[in-house]
Amino acid sequence: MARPQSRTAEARRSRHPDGRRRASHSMESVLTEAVALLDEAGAQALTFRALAQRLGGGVASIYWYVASKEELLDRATDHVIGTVLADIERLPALDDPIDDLRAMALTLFDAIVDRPWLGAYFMRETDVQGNSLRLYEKLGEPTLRLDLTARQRFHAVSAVVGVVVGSAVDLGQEPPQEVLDGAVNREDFLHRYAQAWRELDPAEFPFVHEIVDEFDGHDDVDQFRSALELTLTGLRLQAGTGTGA
Amino acid sequence: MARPQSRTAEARRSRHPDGRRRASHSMESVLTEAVALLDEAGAQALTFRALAQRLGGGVASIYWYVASKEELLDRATDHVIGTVLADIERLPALDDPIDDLRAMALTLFDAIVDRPWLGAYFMRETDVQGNSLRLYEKLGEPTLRLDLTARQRFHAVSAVVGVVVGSAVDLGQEPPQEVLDGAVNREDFLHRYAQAWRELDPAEFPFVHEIVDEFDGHDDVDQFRSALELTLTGLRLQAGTGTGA
DNA sequence: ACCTGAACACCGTTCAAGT
DNA sequence: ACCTGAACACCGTTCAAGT
Repeated sequence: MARPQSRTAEARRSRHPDGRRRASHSMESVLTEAVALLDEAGAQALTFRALAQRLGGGVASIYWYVASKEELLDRATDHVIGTVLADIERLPALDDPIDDLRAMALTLFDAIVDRPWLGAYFMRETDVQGNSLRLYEKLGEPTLRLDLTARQRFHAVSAVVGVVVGSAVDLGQEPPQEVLDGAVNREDFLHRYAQAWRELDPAEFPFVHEIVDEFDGHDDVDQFRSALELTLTGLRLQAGTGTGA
Repeated sequence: MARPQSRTAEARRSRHPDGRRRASHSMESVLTEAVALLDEAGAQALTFRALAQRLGGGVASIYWYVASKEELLDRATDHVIGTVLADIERLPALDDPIDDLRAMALTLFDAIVDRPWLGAYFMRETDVQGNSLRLYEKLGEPTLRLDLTARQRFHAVSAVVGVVVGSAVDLGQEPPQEVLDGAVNREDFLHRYAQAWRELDPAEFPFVHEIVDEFDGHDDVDQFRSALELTLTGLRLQAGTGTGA
């Protein structure tokens, strides 16, 4: 269970008498390169072979740092959640706890917009040691200043996390290959869907027709903010607090 | 693109002069068995080889029905969304559109509780032909009776779907092996986490301490209902409707 | 029209051996 | 303590061939 935590060196190579080279890694470099792979090409690109190549070594050496791919993903996720946590801790404290909650949720959502693969993995493990638990704590603290029962606080934070995850999963969907290739941009892609929807029978799909213009070219952040606002409004009402600060 | 849709037969075998047997499938049986595999052992158990074995044939024959594993998953998902859709259409119409929305969301959530793997896949493709789009339409129709703008309606349905997905993803997390094995039940599992949390420094983790008793032994459905209620309350306020019917 | 066996390229994981 | 090459079992997918 004991694993190295504090090697700061980047991947490097050491010469040996016989002229052969041996790669040398560190937990840091393994996770950094894993995240880079994830960022560049998504979850399916994170392969032990691809990672080993980036690190300039053999596949098997990665197993000295992690016991399985699952652990690799958990650690990589925890690694970036650490930076999100730092961003959240840097947020200025506001008078209204609900404003704090909103700012934190937005910070988290922004991180997932930058790294869509995060949506699928974060909150997978609320390990006792992990940054996820610390993040959960931070998200919960504002609710301590609201007039709620412990159960309501528990549910409130679950709800906020749920809104983030629910919107994030949407982002995490691999866009179709043509969008990744750059052959078609997101806007055109949405537009093509919208066009297909417009051709549906209006009597059978009244709602789809009602919102098709909104769907066409919509912004994911707007969508998230609206969903978050509904939850926060509900929460404010539950806490019996006025609308002002 | 044209694929068989209407073979009703179960998997069966036909004798041939030379005494060898040839398996015979149908789109129906392929999807039914795929869903059975998913239900019995989760997403990772759905393998072309496992599916072929269940169907009593070779791996390659599945490719006559679907072009890829992705298509298999999409079709399997659409298949069960069809049953959810039927459940939702069977729901009695209520006076209050928000009550309708709640009932629909709960029906959807219940389906995911029964089939945790659904959480990860549904709403992956809102194909023009698919049941997902029909489901989306149904979820949206109550909002047409609320005093909202088209954009607010679009966002409202996204929010409700988000709440479902957000809670569902939580359910979809593979429980640790020991829980699946039945060696440890869910309650004990939660309890162990709770115990670890109780040992954290209360000054550093005040929120975690506040809610640990609620977390310990909590019910996922309660959690979902609360999250949904916050969103619906926000929506009701937005629509300017009173609390009554 | 539909099914089959065998092959291919790729994956996570293990291990005995090296340094 | 840490890295390596080679092997293993398994996966999705293809294809030429059968019926």
